[in-house]
Amino acid sequence: MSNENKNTVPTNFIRNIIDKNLEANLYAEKKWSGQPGPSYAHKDAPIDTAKIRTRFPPEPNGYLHFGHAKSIILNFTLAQDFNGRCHLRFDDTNPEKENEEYVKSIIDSVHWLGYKFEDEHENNLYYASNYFDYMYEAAKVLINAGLAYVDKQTAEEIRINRGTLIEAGKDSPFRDQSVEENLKLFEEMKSGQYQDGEMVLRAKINMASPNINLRDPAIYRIRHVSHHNTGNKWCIYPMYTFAHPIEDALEKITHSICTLEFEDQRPFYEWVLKKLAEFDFLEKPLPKQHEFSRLNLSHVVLSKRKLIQLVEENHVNGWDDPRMPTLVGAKRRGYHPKGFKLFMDRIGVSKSDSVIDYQTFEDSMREVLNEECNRKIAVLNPIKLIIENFDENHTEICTVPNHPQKPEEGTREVKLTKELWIESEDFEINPPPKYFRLFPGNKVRLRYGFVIECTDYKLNDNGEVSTVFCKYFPETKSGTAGSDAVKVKGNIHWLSTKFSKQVTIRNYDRLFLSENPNEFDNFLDDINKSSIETKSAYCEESISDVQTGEQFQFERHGYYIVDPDTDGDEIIFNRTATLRDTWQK
RNA sequence: AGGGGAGUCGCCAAGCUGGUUAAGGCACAGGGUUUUGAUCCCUGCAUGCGAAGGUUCGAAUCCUUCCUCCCCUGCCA
Repeated sequence: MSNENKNTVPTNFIRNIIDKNLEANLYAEKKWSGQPGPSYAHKDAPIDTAKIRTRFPPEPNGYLHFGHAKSIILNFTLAQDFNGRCHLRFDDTNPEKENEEYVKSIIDSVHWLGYKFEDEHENNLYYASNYFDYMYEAAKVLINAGLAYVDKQTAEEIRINRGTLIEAGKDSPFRDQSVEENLKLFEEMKSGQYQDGEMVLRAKINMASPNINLRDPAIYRIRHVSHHNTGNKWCIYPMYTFAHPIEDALEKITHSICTLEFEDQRPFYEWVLKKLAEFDFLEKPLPKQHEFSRLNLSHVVLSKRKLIQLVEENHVNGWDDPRMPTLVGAKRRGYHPKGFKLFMDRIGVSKSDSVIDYQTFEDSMREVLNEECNRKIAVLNPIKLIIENFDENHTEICTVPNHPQKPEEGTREVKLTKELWIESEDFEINPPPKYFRLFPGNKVRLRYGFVIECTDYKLNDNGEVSTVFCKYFPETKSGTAGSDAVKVKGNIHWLSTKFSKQVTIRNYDRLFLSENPNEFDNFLDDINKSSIETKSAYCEESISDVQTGEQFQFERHGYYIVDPDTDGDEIIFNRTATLRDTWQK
C-alpha cells in the first residue's frame, strides 16, 4: 500500500522498516484478544486484524505541543497507511506530576488533529496505570529469576556507585541478596512498610556496562502519593524504563516509535522484553523500538519546562495563548490540522538533528488556509476616501465572490457609497518606485467596484493623511461590459463608512526574536515585546453573525479566526498568518 | 579504549544490498495568468554527497583514517 503513497508521501526509514517487517511476515501469527494483557491473556485469541500497532504515549503532565503533533501524526498515519491501529496511551507511572486536567486536554488535542483511537470495533485508549498489577507481576518474574533485587542503598549511594561515563560502577552490597529476601522486601515495599526512597527495586544486569542505562537501573520506587487513576491503591510505582516496554508488549505494539534521546535505552527495553518472554510472561513477536529526531522549529521554544515558565510567569496568557506552540494555542491561533499534516509531510522523518524554518510551518498553514477559508473584507488602518462625483444618497450594490478559486462557494453583496474607508497604506503622497496603488493623479480600481482617480487629499493636525478625494468612472463597474474600459494596475479594497462594522483585531507575531532562543542564558530575554498588537478595525457587514472558530481570509491582509473571547457586542479576530508579500519596501 | 547516534543545495529530505545526467518539497531568482503586489502555472537552482586516502571499469553508496555536531552518570519521562 505504501506503493500508492510513494507519489504523494515521501518515504522514510520507519516506513522502510515496516515494509521489510511485513514482507518478512513478522506479525503473521500475532494474536490480539481485544484487550491488553500478558501472554496468558492473548493465548487463545485470534490473529490480530491490525497489520501493525503503533502508539502515542504522552505523560499527562502538561499540554501537547508541536513536537507531540509530529509524533501523533507519524504514529497515526503509519497505522492508517499500513492497515494497522494506533493506540493513545497515557504513560502515567509518576503520580507526582500527572493529573486529569492534562488527560482531558490531550484527548481533545488528538481528536482536534483528526485522529481516532476508538471506533465501533476497538477502543484503544489506555492508561499505563491500569497495568500496574501486570507490572508488579513482571517484577516478581524478574526477582524469581534472580534478575532483580531490592537495594537499600540511599539515592546518593546509588548515584555514586553508578560510576561515571568513563569509569565502571560498583556492585551494590545488596546485589546478591537471596530471591526469598528480595521477594519479601518487595512485598513489604508494596504493602507500605517503608518510607519514600528507603529502598528501590533494581534490575540486575551489569554495573560495568559502558551503557550507563544497563548498570542495574531502578525499576520500582516507593512513592506514598495518590495517583490520578489508581488513587491510593499503590505506594510503589514502576519507572518508565521498566514500564514502557511492558506497556508496549501488553498492547501488542509492533513498532514503538520514540525520539532519539531514548536510543541508549533500547538495550534495556530489549532486555526487559527478552527476559519476560523467556519466562512466558510475554509472547512473541515482541515490540521493537525505533527512534527519530524530535522537532525543532526556529524562533520557537518547545521544552516543557520553558513552556511552563512562560505560562506561570505570565509572559503569555495561558496555555492556549495563540502565541504558544501548544496544540490548544494553535487551535486558537487558527492553525489548521490539515496544515500540521502538510507540514509533517514536508519535513519528513529522519534521525538527523534538524531545525526547521518557521517559515516552512507557516507556509504549510497558508497553503491549507488559502483553500479552506472564504474571503471577507476588512480595513485595518482606515483613512477616509470621498468620491466627489458620487451621489451621496446612492448605494451601489457590488457582488463579491466568497472564494475566487471556488465559485461553488457563491457570492455576497457589499455596499458602496460616497464615503469609504480605505487602507492608509494604499495611499501615498510621494509614492516609492513601482508603487501602483493610490497617489495624486493615479487611477486604481476599488475592488469589485469602480475605477477611481485620485484628485486630492487632506492632512489632519498631525500632518497625517486623513482624507483622500477622488472621482469615479461610472462605466467601469466590475462585472459590467465596459468594466475594463480603463486599465489600471492597482486594486484596493474599501468599505462604506455607512455599511461597515467595527471589530477588534489581534495581530500576532512571533514570540521570540532570535532563531534559537535557547542560546540565550535566559530565553526570556529574547521575547518579542510586540508579539501582540490589538486594534480596532472595520469589517464588512456580513461578518456580524460569525461563530467562534470561524476562519476567513481578509483580502490582501491574511488569515483570521474568531476568538472565543468574542461576545455579542464585540467580535474579536486573531490573525493566524499574513498573506505572502513579495512587494518589499 | 566510555557508550550511543548524525553529517547529501540556504532549510528539510530520498537515495546508501556500488552502475545512465544526485529524487522531491520549502526558500530563492526569472517569466506567464490574475479585479487579492495573494493564489495558480512555467523555467532555473549541488561535476557535488563532512574531509583525506584507498578498492573498483565505475562510489553519496564498500574499506581506512580524520573532523564536526547531538544524546547518556533522575528513586523524571
